[in-house]
Amino acid sequence: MLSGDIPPNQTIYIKNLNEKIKKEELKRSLYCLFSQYGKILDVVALKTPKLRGQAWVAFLEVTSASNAVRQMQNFPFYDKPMRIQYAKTKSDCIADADGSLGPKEKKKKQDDKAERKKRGDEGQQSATENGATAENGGRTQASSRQGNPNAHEAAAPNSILFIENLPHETTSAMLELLFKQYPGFREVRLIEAKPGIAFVEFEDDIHSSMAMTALQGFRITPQNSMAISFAKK
DNA sequence: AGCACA
Repeated sequence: MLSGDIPPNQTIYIKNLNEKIKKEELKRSLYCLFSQYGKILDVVALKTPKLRGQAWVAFLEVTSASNAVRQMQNFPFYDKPMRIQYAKTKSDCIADADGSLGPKEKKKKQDDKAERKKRGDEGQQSATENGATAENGGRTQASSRQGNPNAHEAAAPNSILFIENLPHETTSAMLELLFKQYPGFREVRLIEAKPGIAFVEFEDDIHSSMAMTALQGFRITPQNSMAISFAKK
């Protein structure tokens, strides 16, 4: 609702991106940044005059997109606040993943004037696509499982990460070794009174997000896989 | 500001 009048979509549309960032880096960073909200099927970014500064991130789940739209709204990314909405149409990768249209119909986009006469007067094919999307029922299936055993709401981004399920023998040197390989690393803080948890601080939320994604579930021992979330503010 | 699938 607040995101314009665009109905929920499993793909988000991001604008006001820093246009100086190279396409490949931009896509990788977006992938890292947004995969905390769920599985990503595709990231699309083009540098054409019409499309620079914008990107699409297609999620497997609509709820991932919803969390991303809310939580990452105005997130400072390469020094510019991201403006996020739901995409207006379904991504190709989603259309042929859930088979809502044949994998062949995507070739022609511009030059489908020939197709026009075949369709006759019907200019409503996007309404059909929206109908298929709308049968997900808006946002009714809130917290099922999306590969993440933590069923709680996505926490707001924070430069400080909260690490759980560490073996009690963990030292800060061990954790530092693990986390300092990611850019923006600042420091590790163990809680002496509470073995098994730690805080790891990064330069900002972008870098902490990327480290979180990279090390999420990392098996520090065979029986301890790290659970990483943003620290509460 | 700008909604594509290089």
